[in-house]
Amino acid sequence: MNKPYHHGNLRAALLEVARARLAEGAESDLSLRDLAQRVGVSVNATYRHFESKEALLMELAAQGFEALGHRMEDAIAARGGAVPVERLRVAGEAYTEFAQRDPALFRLMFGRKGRFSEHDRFRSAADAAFRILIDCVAAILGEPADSSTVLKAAVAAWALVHGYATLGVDGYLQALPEPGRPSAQELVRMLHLGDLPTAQAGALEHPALTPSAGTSRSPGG
Amino acid sequence: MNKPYHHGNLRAALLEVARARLAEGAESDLSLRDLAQRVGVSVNATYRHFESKEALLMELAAQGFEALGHRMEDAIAARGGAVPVERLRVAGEAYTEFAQRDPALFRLMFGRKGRFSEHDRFRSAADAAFRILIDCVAAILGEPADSSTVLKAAVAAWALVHGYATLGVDGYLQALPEPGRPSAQELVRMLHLGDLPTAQAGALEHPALTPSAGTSRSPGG
DNA sequence: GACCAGTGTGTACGATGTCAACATCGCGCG
DNA sequence: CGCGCGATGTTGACATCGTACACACTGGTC
Repeated sequence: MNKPYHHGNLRAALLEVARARLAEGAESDLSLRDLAQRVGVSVNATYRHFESKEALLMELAAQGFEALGHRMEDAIAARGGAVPVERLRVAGEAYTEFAQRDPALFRLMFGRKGRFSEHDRFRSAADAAFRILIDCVAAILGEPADSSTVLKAAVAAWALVHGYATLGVDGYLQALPEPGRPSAQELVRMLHLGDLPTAQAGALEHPALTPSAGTSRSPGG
Repeated sequence: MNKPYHHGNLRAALLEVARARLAEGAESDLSLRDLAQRVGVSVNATYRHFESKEALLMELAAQGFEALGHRMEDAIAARGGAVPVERLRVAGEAYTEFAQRDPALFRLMFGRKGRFSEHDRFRSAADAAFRILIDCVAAILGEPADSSTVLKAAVAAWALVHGYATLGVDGYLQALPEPGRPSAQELVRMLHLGDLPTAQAGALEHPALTPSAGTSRSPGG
């Protein structure tokens, strides 16, 4: 049975085989030539469907963010319950599970913002995922909280979960003895979100703290 | 003046120009040919000093971890004070500042554990940096805390700081309005390290954690 | 039946990491 | 002093990669 000259759905097939290769652990050695060969097509056929290799990777990453968002929403719907902080824990767990399940995709999603973020497709998918966490944190803090407070707490929650996922994906937690490795649930439990609002520090606070909010710069700028 | 046939200190020169290129923002497009040319030497001369490009990058990453460790230690010595939790905050601030100052190096350091970790040079440098955080957390929790508790809390602290640094480095915090972006200090302040001890936590625990999982050493050991 | 837009092929180019063979230096041994 | 040898650098070559350009096939429309 000869293959027809036209594949029929090359674009989807390329993305699928690329996802498969990522799941197998390929990543930096993910080449267009390899993808094309696996689909049974010449290299340059890929250029009819993607402007460049970067464009293909960007699509992969965008789909990854959509999947991550859905994964968190499904988890919240299934096991989230009514208690806001519980929803955050469940979302965080879904986040780390996602990273653990497909490390190469996770790295692809987060390692290229600089080059991908020009594309609306990518940015909106990433924003949507982040917004889920913001909503969880906003629900925890309650309505009266001002937006700056919510954002700071949301960034903290995101950073905690993302850092945990990233360290795990990059292999830094594998060496830990099992009882020393916190679950995603325990991790979120250590966050003290209510503590932030300008006010006087919480239980753990020590008196000798510089209360200045503006003395130090934060990264990302 | 013609250049002598032998460079004299090619290895160090290559590392230096590589660091410079990283600082300029190059990263994935960091080629041996380019480095060699900038040093004024042919490509293959590099192979007298590094087994491969990976080996050169690994050395760069290892030196990065050493620098990170020193940066944290210096910060603790200079502004850490006597209060344990304050030392953790200062260390976290140094960590995020390091990432912000040299994003490409930071990404290189953390994105390759899988390939680098076979080399003792890399692993011991990374472990040493992590151990600083462990020590801070251990001091916060006090002497009686068992090692599993300390490790969990240390992982939480590391994850929080690392996630914040990573998100910043990858550009995900740039879009935040200024008042919504927490400082490293505020971030650590939201951690509730004392909460963890073994306590009632069981309710949310995953029932099926494979208890074997490792026999592996802790990164501190 | 001729045209045409969409899709796939073949060839080619520059860049890259790496290998093999050769050249050149500097130091120690006679 | 000469000479040889190991360390260091150079040249040439190769496979692979992303990509550009010209061409071929296909299915549908006038």
